[in-house]
Amino acid sequence: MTDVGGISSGQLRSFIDRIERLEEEKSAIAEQIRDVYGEAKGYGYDVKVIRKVIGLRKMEPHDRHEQEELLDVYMHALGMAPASDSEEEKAVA
Amino acid sequence: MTDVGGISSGQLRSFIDRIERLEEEKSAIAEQIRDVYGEAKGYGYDVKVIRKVIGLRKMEPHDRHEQEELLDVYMHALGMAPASDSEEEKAVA
Amino acid sequence: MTDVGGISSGQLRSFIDRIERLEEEKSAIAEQIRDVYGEAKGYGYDVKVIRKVIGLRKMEPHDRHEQEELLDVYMHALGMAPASDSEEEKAVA
Amino acid sequence: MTDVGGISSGQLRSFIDRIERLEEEKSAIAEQIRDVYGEAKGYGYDVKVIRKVIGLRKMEPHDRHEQEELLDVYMHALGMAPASDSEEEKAVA
DNA sequence: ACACAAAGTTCGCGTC
DNA sequence: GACGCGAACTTTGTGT
Repeated sequence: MTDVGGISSGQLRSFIDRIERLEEEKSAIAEQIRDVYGEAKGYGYDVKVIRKVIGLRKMEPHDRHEQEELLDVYMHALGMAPASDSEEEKAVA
Repeated sequence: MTDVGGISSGQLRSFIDRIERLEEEKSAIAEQIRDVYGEAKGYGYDVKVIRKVIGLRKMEPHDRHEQEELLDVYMHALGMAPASDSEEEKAVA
Repeated sequence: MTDVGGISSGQLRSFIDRIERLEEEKSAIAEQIRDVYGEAKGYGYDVKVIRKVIGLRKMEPHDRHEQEELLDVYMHALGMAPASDSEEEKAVA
Repeated sequence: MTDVGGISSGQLRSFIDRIERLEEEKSAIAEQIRDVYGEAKGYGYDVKVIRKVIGLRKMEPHDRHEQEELLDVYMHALGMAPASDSEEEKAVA
């Protein structure tokens, strides 16, 4: 019932409700994630580094490698040492 | 036990596992949201408009609050204390 | 000339220099803004309120536009074409 | 003149004008930066990598090294290969 | 491939 | 002086 201009307003409302419900769940999960990071921080862990680790685990090895290579190319082109300028000062083009 | 580099690798792994688990759940929810949008689209609804409606529903309470604050802001700008003059007795010409 | 790894190192360096130069200018402006706020604070003004006023002045035109869109949105939701019924004749129940 | 409740509205307006003027300048600079990135992109450069290079140049070498070391520690603790698993499979602790 | 929108990250601020 | 909060900016993903 209550169709307006060819659209079932009830159906539309249903879709909107479902989406809003799911958005709430998503927010709740996000909050839990923040809590875990906070807990880890409380134990002395470096949150930023943990994020980095997780990001690396999520990334495809191929893509990661590609980005790093391109970065090296640019760094070389600028005459800058590679990202990790700790123990690789052996080869310069 | 099994400490590496001064940290408990088991504890670190636990944190990371928990986060990754939650991230998966979050992604699953996000996917469900996308599915609902897709379903609505299948019924002929305009997804963009639905997003807009949801966005507006989320913002309306906020905007109303903004309006209330606006009143206070201008009260302040005029040097008149708001209804609750708690901690702003610092303005001087 | 001076190509390294297939790219013109001179051109790349030029882009980076330009960006870094602009970033410095941007930071300088940001610092000036902070200084003005500090000066206002020194005269007894409530910085938070000034920020709020500026934010509101920036948002007001936007909000008016939002209101207009809102009308269209609800028109859509009701299945009524907006003033300009250009490309939305796809909604079906 | 036109003081209201102990505040010079003229002075307040002056502060606001100055800030808004500076904000405009800042936005203009930001736009120019975007333009340069766009131009570089048009020449085939990878914008994301350029951003990374600039970020690295901005970062203190000491801090960068520290972050990388900690990352390695965590990676080791998890039994994962170091970030750049390309040509350093020579030293393992 | 672009543009918009959402998320994450960082910086400045007030607080304890 | 450190911590947490809040806003601003940057970045990533998604939809067109």
